[in-house]
Amino acid sequence: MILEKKKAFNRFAASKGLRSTRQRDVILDIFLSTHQHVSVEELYLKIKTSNPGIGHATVYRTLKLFVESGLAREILLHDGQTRYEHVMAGEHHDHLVCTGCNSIVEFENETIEKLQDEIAALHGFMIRSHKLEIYGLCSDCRNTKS
Amino acid sequence: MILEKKKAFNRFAASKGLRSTRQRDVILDIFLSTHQHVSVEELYLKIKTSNPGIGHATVYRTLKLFVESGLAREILLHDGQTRYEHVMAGEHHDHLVCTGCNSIVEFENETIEKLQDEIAALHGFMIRSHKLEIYGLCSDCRNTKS
DNA sequence: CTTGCTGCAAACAGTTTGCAGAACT
DNA sequence: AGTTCTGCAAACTGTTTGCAGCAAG
Repeated sequence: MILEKKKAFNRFAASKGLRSTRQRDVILDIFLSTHQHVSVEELYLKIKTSNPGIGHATVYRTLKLFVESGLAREILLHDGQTRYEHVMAGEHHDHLVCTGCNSIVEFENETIEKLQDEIAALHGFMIRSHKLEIYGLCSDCRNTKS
Repeated sequence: MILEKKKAFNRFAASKGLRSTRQRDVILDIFLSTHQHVSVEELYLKIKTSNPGIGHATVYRTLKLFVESGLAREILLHDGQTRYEHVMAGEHHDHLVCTGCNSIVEFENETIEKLQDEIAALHGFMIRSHKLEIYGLCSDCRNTKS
């Protein structure tokens, strides 16, 4: 699975005439090993422990490549950081975001997806992607915070 | 309708012990007269034509107040600017965003809202708000762009 | 007169960019 | 060798903050 993704990225890189570099390999490896929704900074810090010397700029630049290659997707929550999540082939998930502890739970709901298709059709829209985020307090935070 | 909103804000301001100032009145007026999804900069420019001298900071600060008062809602699209939209009492709408011409169509779907409630309940989540954006091409752009 | 609000400018955070040198092909 | 990629630091953008003066209560 991770191997497939690496291959997919390499194919993309080859088709674009991009060079294969140590940095991109490292970043790809670490990105693939992260939980969902890494922010650039989180990823950068993770990378730095095993590979000091890789700079912010490279991480930013590489993540954009991942997005371009279809490997990752940019998501905007409300914390002022751009986050990147893994794109799983065919699969789509949405997010429950806890505003208390910033934890994120994923879910999928086919009915919602279908309704979205219907709505889009109604407006003559051709869906390319979508994003559904529900904000609130998770069960833990409901109890601990007044 | 606009008057109601002004009153609503004034009630909020009073309850919080906020002062009533010329600037806040102006910003409120102009915000209420804008189309949906104004960015801070757009609003600021609009304000400046009739009221030069009102600074960025005040616009930012005031918009946060509007959010706090329940009058406005922050939305994050993918253009690096925070936008604010009007909150209509009781109503909630989601967005169809055209990536071709950046037009935004709003829609509402009760079933989706209900499904969200169910999903949240399933995870012990207390919903505070949510955001659903569908990205794609509107009917115009489907035809003009390959 | 007291306190909150404003405007300005400086500070900030996240992200992007220019450039010289390093690395890939 | 030629060109892309990298790391650094500086530049940028959108937003926030500190503060002195202004204005509302």
